[in-house]
Amino acid sequence: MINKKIFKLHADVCKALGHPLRIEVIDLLQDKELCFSDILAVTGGLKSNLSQHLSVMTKKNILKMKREGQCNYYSLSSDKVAQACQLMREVLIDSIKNHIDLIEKM
Amino acid sequence: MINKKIFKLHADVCKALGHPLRIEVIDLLQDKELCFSDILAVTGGLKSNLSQHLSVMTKKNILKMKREGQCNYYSLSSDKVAQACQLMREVLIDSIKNHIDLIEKM
DNA sequence: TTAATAGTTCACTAATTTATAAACTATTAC
DNA sequence: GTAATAGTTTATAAATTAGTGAACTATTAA
Repeated sequence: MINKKIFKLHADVCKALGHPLRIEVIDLLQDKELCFSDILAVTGGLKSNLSQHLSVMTKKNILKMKREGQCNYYSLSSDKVAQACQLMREVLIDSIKNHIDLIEKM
Repeated sequence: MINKKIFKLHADVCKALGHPLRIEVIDLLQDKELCFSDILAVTGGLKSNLSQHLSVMTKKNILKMKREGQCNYYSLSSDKVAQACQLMREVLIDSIKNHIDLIEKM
């Protein structure tokens, strides 16, 4: 089935959003581009780990990267990424609200 | 850090989109609700597998479920899910377009 | 009350993803 | 050329996720 291949590709792009560090990076890059070490300074952790996560997102077209001198600048590939991320955050918030409602009705 | 916990929750919701079968189900439920066996009839595979994937999405508030008689009806928890999914599909399409452009410039 | 339908849960194995640390590459400065 | 900076790549071990089939639960029908 041709569709199954599209679902796989689509899922792979979505999967690239599904890690706390990657969400943190997308959050950071909402409105600006930053170089690797600026991102690392905010997120903390090992540079090798961050580099791998940035690589995953860049390969899936979530981020784009531009080399300038010795620095690698990362930014969102498009505003669609920020919008999708925001929508998913709202799904989370709605979920938390539902839980609160349930508790309040006890 | 409090933010790190939010990023984890946010990533968990996004992660629930990151599987081909789950994308296929979201696609199916864009504009209608369907019961488990209707979904299974379209996606194929084992019922136990589908049930587990539906459970993951329902727990993360991607889907909602309603039991009616002997049937369990599934639908998207909100239109935000469909919108986010559509945006991510556009990110995929843009990525494919970029690859095509690269090849054409060879 | 027995059987059929509709699905969920569980136990297990296989596959994938993640974190870590060391080694490596490329650019700039001395 | 040598060292420093900025990051990437690779190898490996640990953790998580996915697929399978059997067992289980709940509702309806005969």
